[in-house]
Amino acid sequence: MPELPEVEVTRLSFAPAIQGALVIFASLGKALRWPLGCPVTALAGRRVQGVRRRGKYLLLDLDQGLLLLHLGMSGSLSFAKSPPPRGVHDHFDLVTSQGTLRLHDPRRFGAVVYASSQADPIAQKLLGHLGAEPLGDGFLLADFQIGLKIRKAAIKQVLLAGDLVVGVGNIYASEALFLAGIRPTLRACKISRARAARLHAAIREVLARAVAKGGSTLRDFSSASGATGYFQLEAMVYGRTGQPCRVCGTPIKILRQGQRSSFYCPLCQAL
DNA sequence: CACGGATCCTGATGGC
DNA sequence: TGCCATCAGGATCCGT
Repeated sequence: MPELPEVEVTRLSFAPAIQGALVIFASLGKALRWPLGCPVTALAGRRVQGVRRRGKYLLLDLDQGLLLLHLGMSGSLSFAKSPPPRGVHDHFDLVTSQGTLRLHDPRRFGAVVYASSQADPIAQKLLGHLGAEPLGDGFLLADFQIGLKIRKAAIKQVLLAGDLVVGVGNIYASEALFLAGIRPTLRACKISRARAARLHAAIREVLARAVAKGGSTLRDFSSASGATGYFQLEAMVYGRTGQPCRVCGTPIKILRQGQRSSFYCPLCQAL
């Protein structure tokens, strides 16, 4: 479900409300992708200092250690003063003095992992290889161009891999490639410097715009306060197989790359 | 060692 | 209505 925009919209929706809260207790439901990494009872008594984001991870800074939250494919967070009783797909509750943060995740590809610090091996394993933050100052065009030059995989796969630039998932990879006029199957190393520059700008543009629209709600995404997103309404290619391209009218095509669907306009995205 | 594919899990959807 | 196959916003791990 959640790519960078959905994760960032989620963060913005509860970070101010949970800031400074005292953890009263925490509880786990069914197993998520990885074990918590500490006794769940050890979280009680800690204070939440703030919420950051790295790629698609949310980092809950505690006065001692931090929690890494990942929403996987189907996860969402809610934050409420009086949450309803836990449902079958609610797998983590962090009950605090200011409200309960709850992870809802039917497919359980998501994760809640404790790390004693960002130098902790588990934090390094999950975050250490991540690429540049596309909306930050560190997403440098020169580095992006070099990164593309040395990768032979299809550009769509390179964007999804997350070791060059983070946060671009299946929706926004297709959307950014459309904006840049690049076919998803084109090998990264074959992209000219000029087109790489277009793609660099397109990634920033599409992600920033999606954040501004509250993310994309395809099936069930909502922020921690329950708000749904609207970006999907203005998708140029994602999920639009057979429908006319919004620019040239040519029917949008779909193809499979690495078990995922890619959408593109055969005319606007020449090669 | 870079790359492609299988894999974890549940729910929704469409064809027969 | 039921049954089966397919697909879904992610990312790690493993074999080549």
